Amino acid sequence: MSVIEKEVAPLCDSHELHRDEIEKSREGMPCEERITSLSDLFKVLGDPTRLRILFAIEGGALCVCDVAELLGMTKSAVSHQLKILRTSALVSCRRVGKNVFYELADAHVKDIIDEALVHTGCDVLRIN
Amino acid sequence: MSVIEKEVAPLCDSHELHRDEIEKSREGMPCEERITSLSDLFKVLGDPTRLRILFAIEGGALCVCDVAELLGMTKSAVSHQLKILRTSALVSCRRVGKNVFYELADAHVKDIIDEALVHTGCDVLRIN
DNA sequence: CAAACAGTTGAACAACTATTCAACTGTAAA
DNA sequence: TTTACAGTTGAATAGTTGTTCAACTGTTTG
Repeated sequence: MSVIEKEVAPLCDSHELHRDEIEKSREGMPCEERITSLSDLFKVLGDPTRLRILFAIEGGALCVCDVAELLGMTKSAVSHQLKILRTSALVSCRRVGKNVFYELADAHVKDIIDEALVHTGCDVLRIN
Repeated sequence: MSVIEKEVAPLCDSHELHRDEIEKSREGMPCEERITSLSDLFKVLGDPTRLRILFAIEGGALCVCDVAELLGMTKSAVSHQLKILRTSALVSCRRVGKNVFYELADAHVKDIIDEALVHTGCDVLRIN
């Protein structure tokens, strides 16, 4: 069915036996672009500081200053991480006077985190 | 309600106005241990190679050799990443003769990835 | 306009990490 | 037992990344 003619020497002697499984798996693989997008998203979530920020604004919008105080960080460090979260469309922001308030971009962000929380051995009920 | 008496100088002049929001947010924060576990999990998922491996074995168990050929990588590189996936309880393995077959640890792993895939702008239907 | 505050940004440094390479263990066949 | 294959492991290197520091923009107030 596949047009691909494999010329590469099999790395594994059992290759002939596994040929079908490999081919089936190959066809099910997402494209590189999708894998890159996905790993980029997980990479952004894979930092404790950024997760703290997301949890901090989960209950409602906060300005950079307040997040910085809440987490005991400098405004600069928080701002750098917020930019990454903004680029990944995980948070949105709006300026009110001198302050810039950040909040979760949409409810779906919480869904991703909650889904992962189950795997880390805790319930959907957040017991801290 | 909270026992914590803040002695820290507010970083932000609007602090008095935001005091309640900050306190409410602080109470909703998960503990450090939970945040660390969560970011560790996302960190493991935040690498394209490890995601490729997970997708490769999503349809069924494959040995290290086959994964290496499928992804065009050395057995060593694949083995290193598989060890990380094993430590994070994302995959399980069993030896059959000379081969070691790896598969997703449980169906929940796929749930986490699918939940994130929605955010990257694709449907649950995997169209590659 | 000037001063003060909120926030952003770029460069630099330190810490981390993925791959490579070589040597190693374990299993099966000769 | 010897040989060959499948897989693992540790050290080393190159690339990435989070925080700090200093300088900057934008907004409000005096």
